[in-house]
Amino acid sequence: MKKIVLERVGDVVRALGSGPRLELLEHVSQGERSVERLADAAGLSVANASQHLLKLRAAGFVRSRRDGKAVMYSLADPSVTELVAGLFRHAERTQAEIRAIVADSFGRLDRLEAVSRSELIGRLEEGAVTLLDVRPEDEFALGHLPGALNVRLDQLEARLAELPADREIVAYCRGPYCVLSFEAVAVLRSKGFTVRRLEDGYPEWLAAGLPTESAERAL
Amino acid sequence: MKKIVLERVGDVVRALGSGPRLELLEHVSQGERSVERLADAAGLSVANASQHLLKLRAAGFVRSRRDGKAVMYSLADPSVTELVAGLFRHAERTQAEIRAIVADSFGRLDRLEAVSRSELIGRLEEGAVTLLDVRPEDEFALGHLPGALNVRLDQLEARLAELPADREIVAYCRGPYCVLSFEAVAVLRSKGFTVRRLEDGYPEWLAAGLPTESAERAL
DNA sequence: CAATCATTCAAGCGATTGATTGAAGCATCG
DNA sequence: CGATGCTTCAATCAATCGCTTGAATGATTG
Repeated sequence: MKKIVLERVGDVVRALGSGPRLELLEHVSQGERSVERLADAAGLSVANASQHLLKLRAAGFVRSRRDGKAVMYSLADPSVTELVAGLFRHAERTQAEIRAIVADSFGRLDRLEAVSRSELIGRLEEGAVTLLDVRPEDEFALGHLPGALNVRLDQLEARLAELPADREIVAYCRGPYCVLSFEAVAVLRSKGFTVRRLEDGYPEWLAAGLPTESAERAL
Repeated sequence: MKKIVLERVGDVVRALGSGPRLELLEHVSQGERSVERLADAAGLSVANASQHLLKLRAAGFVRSRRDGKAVMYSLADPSVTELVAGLFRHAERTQAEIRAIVADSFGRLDRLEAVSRSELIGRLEEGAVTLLDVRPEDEFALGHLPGALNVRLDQLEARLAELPADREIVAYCRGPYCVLSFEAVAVLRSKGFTVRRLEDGYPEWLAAGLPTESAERAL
């Protein structure tokens, strides 16, 4: 009896224990999207992505609904984001290999200088910062932090004029392991801007129950 | 690069996705013990338990140290308990099969009537409750809630005289899925005692950083 | 220093999982 | 109402995982 429960919980946990599925989950947590777009974002074949998404759904991490000919997947519950974030934190803390890669490719300093969510809230209330969302337009449209300016990373150098030179900028993207905001910080600093990263990203903001804006109709 | 990190995190998560390993982890979180005793507690062969424990160690969930000829395993970090508890909550919330088994075998009512940790702390401060630890003596000796009385479930009926008839009793054991305290409540109620369960157990109390007592020397 | 004991390693087997391909559902749109 | 397009199912093969068995390691004990 107890063994059955443990085995079932094991099934649920195992559904998370796969690189492709963790990546799909990261993309799903940006907002509701079709199988095809998720497959594209994660670099998987549509059939393969579909299978992975079905497993995530069976394990209760995402849910789906039919919209015309497309099936739209979205996060089952905001608490999933926190659960997954906890697992990433644990893995980064205990796995030397992950720490090494993270330290290498993301840069130790940028991590330490990141702005926490609570600090950002305080600074936003003071009106002291400009928020910069460096994700693609479609993810921005699905939802973003209130008042954020959206400039895709590859357009950043062309649109520097839109950014304030005399205010601090806080850049964010998909989450703590998303490289977009790291690169945005590097680019902007080299141009003389005052800029820091948000330590996590949009999904964590959403999961914390904080207000968001969206260009499309509410979910 | 990112794929490597995701794959490694997947490895870590997969280390948790196994019934036997979840059971071993539950026993480890009661306190430090040798491979042999853990194998016995989980009903596994020693070699098999050793392999599972090595995987849990590689994934950073437990740690080991040599003590004479025995290797003692203990939880790597109290936060592991919370992480695992979060996964169990998610699984119970989303998996109909688990909900059914839990509702069946543990009893819906007892779950609702369980005492939360914060409520228990309040009642302990009032001096209004007697704590009853129904785990085996060896687990009790490794650590227990302050002032708790230890009476193993199978001795409960023989030692009723040690329990107060006019005060509320709160029984606890290994955690929210441990049957011992459910059965203790059933036995004691049938004898006319006022008794409720703690909603979780000793490991969660420990992970919350609350004070404990132990018969052996501190870890 | 050799014997002993708990644990870990190594190899092998059966069972399960992941990715690929092609075909089948299913809801819309003309 | 049949055609279209997105998604899921089914079948396949390679790869991995879990458990068992038997030997090796490492630290103690006489």
